[in-house]
Amino acid sequence: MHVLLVDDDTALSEMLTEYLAAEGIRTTAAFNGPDGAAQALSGQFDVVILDVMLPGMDGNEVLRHIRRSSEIPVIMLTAKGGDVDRVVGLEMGADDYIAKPYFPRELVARLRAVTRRQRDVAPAAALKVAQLELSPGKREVSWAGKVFELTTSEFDMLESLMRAGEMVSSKEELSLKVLGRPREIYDRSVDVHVSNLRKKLAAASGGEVEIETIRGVGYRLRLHA
Amino acid sequence: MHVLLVDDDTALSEMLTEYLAAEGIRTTAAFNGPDGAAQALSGQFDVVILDVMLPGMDGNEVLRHIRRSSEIPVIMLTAKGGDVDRVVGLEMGADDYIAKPYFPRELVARLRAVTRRQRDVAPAAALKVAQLELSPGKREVSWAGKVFELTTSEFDMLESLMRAGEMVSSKEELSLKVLGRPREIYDRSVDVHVSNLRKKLAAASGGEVEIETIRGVGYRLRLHA
DNA sequence: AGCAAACTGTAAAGAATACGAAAATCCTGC
DNA sequence: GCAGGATTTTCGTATTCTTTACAGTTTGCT
Repeated sequence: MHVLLVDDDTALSEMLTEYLAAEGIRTTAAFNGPDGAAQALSGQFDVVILDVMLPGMDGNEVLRHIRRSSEIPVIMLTAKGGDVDRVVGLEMGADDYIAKPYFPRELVARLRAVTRRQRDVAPAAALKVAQLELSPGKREVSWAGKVFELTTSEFDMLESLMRAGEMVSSKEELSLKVLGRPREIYDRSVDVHVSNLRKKLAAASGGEVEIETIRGVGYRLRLHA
Repeated sequence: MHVLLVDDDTALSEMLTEYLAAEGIRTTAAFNGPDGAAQALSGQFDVVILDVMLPGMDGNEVLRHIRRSSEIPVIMLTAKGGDVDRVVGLEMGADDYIAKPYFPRELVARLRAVTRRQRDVAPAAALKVAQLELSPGKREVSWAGKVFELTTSEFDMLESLMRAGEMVSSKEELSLKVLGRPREIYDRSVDVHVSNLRKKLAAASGGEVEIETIRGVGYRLRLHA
């Protein structure tokens, strides 16, 4: 097992690396967000341990970046015991979180749990709903084989909705996953992106896919005009 | 097995040589970067152990140099427990790293692991996309058989993009692989190299290959003007 | 039914950000 | 110390994101 540790605390990283080595776990460290994100996507790691507090790029940002093109398991390290951070992280696709300070053996247990879970999961592939195809790696969407353009946010939003399948995605969830921040009151960004995405989807699919509004709750992707 | 050890610490080198000899492993030492790089490319070694901290030429530099024309397995020795060096090194093509101080038997285990792994790997071949051909070994690019010139960075960048195929390469990724360092905020180097590479590609291929920008994400190679 | 409050859709304006290109500066090897 | 390449800076532009505003809907309540 090869673990990527993204944390700016070098002393702690060293300690942890040693501990994990004793457990037969190989660890590589990254000390800032961008670096960590890039490494996480390199394909050489089995799991990522990610500190929420990072200099430069916030941990949730990093997670968002990773999730754009990878399903690699991520465990979040959160400093404050009962913070929103953990919720944010889990919503955005972290597989687990652990609050600092923690027992290393606890972390090892979770590492094992998360990677065991992972083995039963199919590799990240292109998403397909009816004739709508979305490839996270290629960053390309197409209807009936015909590629069409979306902005970054629209792409991420469509990906989120497609992954959700028939489940309704709340606006809060979408804000976290797509925009990487909790939704504030009177925040209409999600609505606007949905509105714009709808136009493009309608144009591309001739109305065969649409985004359904569940009033007071959120949105969901639907077939048939 | 014949190992090349590139490390300026002569005392340590001697010790290690003895230990490895006891394990039936033959060792040759080089005490500086340029010498080490040259030796590594001589073709008589099965694996290279490379210290990141070297007088004169930095270990990552040496690695980069080696990787330009060889796939020989390289294990990096990193002094500082949790340095970015190791990250950069792995991204640039090191096969493993080990932190000093280390147990010789640990090193032996990794040597064996790395060389075992190596046997299953196919030799690096020339890359070809449409009429665009790139030979990592020869360090030569051509369009429709006609060779054209690129700077080191441009060559490495094109190679990275070609290997990525249809997948989008993020700027972070490209910075690590091409420039050998993590990308910093407001760092426009990757953009600039892409810009220059575009000009040369357009001139050589008459606009048939181009580098597509995926806004907010990165770049990808594309065919057809 | 009538009404108020809450929610949604979307256009348009404003703010923020990313990109490309050009030029200046820094390096490095010869 | 020269020359070419690499990196940094700067700046203008285009795109994208957010906010604001307002009209239309739905819901809940009396």
